Amino acid sequence: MSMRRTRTTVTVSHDRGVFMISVAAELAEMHPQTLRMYEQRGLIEPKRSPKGTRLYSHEDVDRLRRIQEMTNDLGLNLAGVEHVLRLEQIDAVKREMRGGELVPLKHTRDLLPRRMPPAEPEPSRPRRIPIRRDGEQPAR
Amino acid sequence: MSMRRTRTTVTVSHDRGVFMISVAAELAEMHPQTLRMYEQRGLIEPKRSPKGTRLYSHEDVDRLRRIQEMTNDLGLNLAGVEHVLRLEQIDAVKREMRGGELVPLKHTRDLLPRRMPPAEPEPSRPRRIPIRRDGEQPAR
DNA sequence: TTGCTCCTCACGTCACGTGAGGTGGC
DNA sequence: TTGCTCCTCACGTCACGTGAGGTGGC
Repeated sequence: MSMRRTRTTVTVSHDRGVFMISVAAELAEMHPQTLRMYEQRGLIEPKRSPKGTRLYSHEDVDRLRRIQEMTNDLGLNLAGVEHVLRLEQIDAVKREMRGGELVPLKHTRDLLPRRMPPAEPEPSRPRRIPIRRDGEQPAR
Repeated sequence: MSMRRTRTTVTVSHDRGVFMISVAAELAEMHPQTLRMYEQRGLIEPKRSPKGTRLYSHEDVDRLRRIQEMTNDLGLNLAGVEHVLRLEQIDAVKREMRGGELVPLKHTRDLLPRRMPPAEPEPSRPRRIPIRRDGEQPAR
C-alpha cells in the first residue's frame, strides 16, 4: 500500500504548458492544423517541450476559445481578431494606469501600430491595395 | 451687380445629408456600389432625398473613412468592422455614465448581442457552422 | 507497428468588392 | 441626349480552414 492517495488535487499554474496539440485542439474544439496556423500568424504562442512538441497552457486554451468565439459566432476574420485582442491589451494598460485621464476612444486608434508591435512575428497584411475610383470618371 | 458676395462661408451641420453617392464615394475613396453594399449590411445609413436619392452627411463620410481604414489598412472584414464599431459604442456609453465602476473588458463581450440590436436591419451572419473534430478520431 | 508529433503544399468555400445591365427622372 | 440615380445579378480574388503527404521519435 505504497502511499495510496485517494483523490488528489493537482494544481496547475495557469500559464504552464501542459496540453499537447491534439488535446488542446479538442479542448478548444478546433482542428490541430488550425492551431498551427494561428501560431504562425502570431495569434497564440504555446510553449515547446525540449523535443519541440507544442505545449498549450490553460490560458492558451482560453484564448483559443475566445478566438473561436469571434471567428465562428461573430464572423470576424483573423485580422479582426488580432485587432480586437490588441484593443483589449491597450484598454487593460489604460485601466492599469487608472486615476489619470481616460483617453477618448476616438483617438485610441492613434495608439495602434500600423504594423504589429515587436513581439509579433507577422504583421497583419492589408487585403488589397486597390486602385480605386477607376472607371468612375472617364476623363476629367 | 446684384448682391455680389465675395467669399461666403457656409456652415453645414455635421449630420445633414448633403453629398450624393458619387460625391460621397469620391470623398471616401470608395466605389459607389460599395457604399450601397455597406448600407445594405447596416454599416451606414445615409439620409434620402424625397426622390429616394441617398444623401451622405459629413459624419457619414467620416464613418466611411474609418471603415475604409479598418478594411484596407488593417484587413478587417465587415463583421470585424461592425464588432469594433459596436465595442466603441459600448465604450462611449460606459464613459458617459462615468464616475461609476469601470467594467473590466473581459466581461464586456457579455454585453454584446449575439444578434444585432433593434436598430440594425441585418444581423452579422456567422461565417460557417462547422462540424469540427471530424476525421480526428476514427471511432471512440 | 501504431499513433502521435513535426512540417509544407494544395484545394474548396465563402466574403467582398466591383463590373455590367437595365430603369427612371432631372 | 448625357449623366446621374436606382436596383439586381454575376464574376474574380483572396482568406482561411482543413485534408493530404511525407518525416521522425517515444
